[in-house]
Amino acid sequence: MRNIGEILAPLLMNKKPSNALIYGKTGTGKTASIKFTSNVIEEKAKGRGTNFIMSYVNCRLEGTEYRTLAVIAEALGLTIPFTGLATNEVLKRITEKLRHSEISCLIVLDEVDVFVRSYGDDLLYQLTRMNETLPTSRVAIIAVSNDISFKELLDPRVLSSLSEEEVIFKPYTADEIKDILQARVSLGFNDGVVSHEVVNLVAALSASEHGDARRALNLLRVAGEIAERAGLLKITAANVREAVLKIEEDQVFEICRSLPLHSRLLLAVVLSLGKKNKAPTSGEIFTSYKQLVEKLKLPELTYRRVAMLLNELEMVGLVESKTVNLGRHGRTRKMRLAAASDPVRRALQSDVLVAQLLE
DNA sequence: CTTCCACCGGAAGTACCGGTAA
DNA sequence: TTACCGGTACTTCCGGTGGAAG
Repeated sequence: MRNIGEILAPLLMNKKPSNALIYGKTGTGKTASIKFTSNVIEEKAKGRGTNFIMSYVNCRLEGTEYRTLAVIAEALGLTIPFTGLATNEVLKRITEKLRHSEISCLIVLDEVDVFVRSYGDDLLYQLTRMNETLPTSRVAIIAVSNDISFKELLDPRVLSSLSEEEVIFKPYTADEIKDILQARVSLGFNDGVVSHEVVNLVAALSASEHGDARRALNLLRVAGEIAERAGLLKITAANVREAVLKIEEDQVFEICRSLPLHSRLLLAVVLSLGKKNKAPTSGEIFTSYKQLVEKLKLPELTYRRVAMLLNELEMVGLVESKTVNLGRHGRTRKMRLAAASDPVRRALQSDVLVAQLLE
């Protein structure tokens, strides 16, 4: 946080600060640290009469260039319709606003790597260049990325401008997670409910799995709920292991339920074909899908689109595939369920498909 | 060594939606 | 009213391709 503070400090002296690139996996405290630091700066700025505005954008959640810019514009007090304007128009309005006032502006672009992968670095380039044309206002950009190879996606000009400073957040070690958990245990549980062994177990599981503090806390909470429901006075190691499974199953269930119709149909096909014929090929899946769709009197998607949906299912981890080569008989992917079948079935059952699935 | 299958996946185009600006 | 915007969800077209069969 001190590091980030030092980078941003020039904003308080009405100077242009360096842009920064921040790396770190999810749950390592990037967002919290930036928000905290920026609040401190905002306080100081108030005392000095500097007009400081922080705009935090999660680029992945916003999804598109237009909406990313819209969020920045709104932080500056502009109202931007959610559609209708040209993207460049939004950028123009932002620059106009900054040109006609004196603002120290910090733009935080979270999960920018995901964004750049689908939209390229044009937007980043334009944002980094904005300072040059602004006489009175200053803009600092902090780009936050989950993975380090992100650099390779950037044009050298953008990269050099963006990486004037770099900060890296390492995943938490088991010891660090232990500290974090311990601090929360004393707030959230009665004395003696959570033993050191349980904290150690949760910390060890989390550190080896992901090093994500948020998920570690979640794991402990779920374990606590399980123990409570079982009428226990203390959380046991078994509760923790059960919690691991439960969290996983709940995630699978949620993902399945929120899938669009045709993805769910495909998942149902993979599930039912997988039973008799262990690992159907993409061609077989498509044929069964066609039959299913015909039976349900639904419009049918093309093979191309179906292949894309199957890829998406694989991406979210519900399905896994292996390419196999049959020589003269071509090449194909064999697909099967990668997630626990139980929550998948439960999620699909709340649907029209029940009848078809039972065949 | 060549052939040829059963797909893969990039690219461009279409239709529609809900909107703005002049 | 007209021209145009971006986003989503698809379709159409088509040039690959790994490796066993032949």
